[in-house]
Amino acid sequence: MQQSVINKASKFLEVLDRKYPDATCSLRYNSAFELLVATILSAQCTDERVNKVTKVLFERYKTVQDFANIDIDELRNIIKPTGFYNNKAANIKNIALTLLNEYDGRIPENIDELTKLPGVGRKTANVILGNCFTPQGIVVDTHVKRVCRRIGLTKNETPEKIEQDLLKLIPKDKWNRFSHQTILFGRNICTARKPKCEICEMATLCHFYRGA
DNA sequence: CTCCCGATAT
DNA sequence: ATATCAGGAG
Repeated sequence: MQQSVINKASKFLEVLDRKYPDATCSLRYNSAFELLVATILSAQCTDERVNKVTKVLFERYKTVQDFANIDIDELRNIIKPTGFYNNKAANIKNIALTLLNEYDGRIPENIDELTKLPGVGRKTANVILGNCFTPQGIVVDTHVKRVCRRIGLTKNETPEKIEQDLLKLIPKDKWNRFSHQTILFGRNICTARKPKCEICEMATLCHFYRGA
């Protein structure tokens, strides 16, 4: 591994800790199951909008059993503002049924079983693991991908390969923290449309900034 | 690769 | 008008 990439990573960790000393999950939830539902809703949608929807949703439906019995049309209506509502509604109900039938109503605690649930991919599974169980991965969402590629922590394109690169660069005890901080950095500074390079502390080390 | 898909910033 | 938002399945 190149020394320059290692230097960038440690500099980036330094900046993140200074800017976001107490970064946590921005989705609101009171259980692993609620976080699972919220994370599914967050696909291609801002977490702010998800929180508005889940506020209503979690008031009406509390338990896994409640979601297993839910009227699919009502669920569709409640979650409509998050987009992809047909898929998301079906997935959420099917997950609740699967959890009751195969897992005694509990959430599996490993990535292989989590990703077998309908509508749960690697990113969603890592969110659950990182926030609810022993941290076992780094979340590579659209923000983490964009930021790490721009800074030059990875040249890879797929979330899985990017995750592998980051797992080697970031100390294990910081994985979940790094995910939250990098997402905040991507939302506030290194935005997709008009990145605020003028105020970015990574600009001097950034490949993207120097115009590549 | 395409499709799912509403809301917002640019 | 278009890109983008805590993606995943076929």
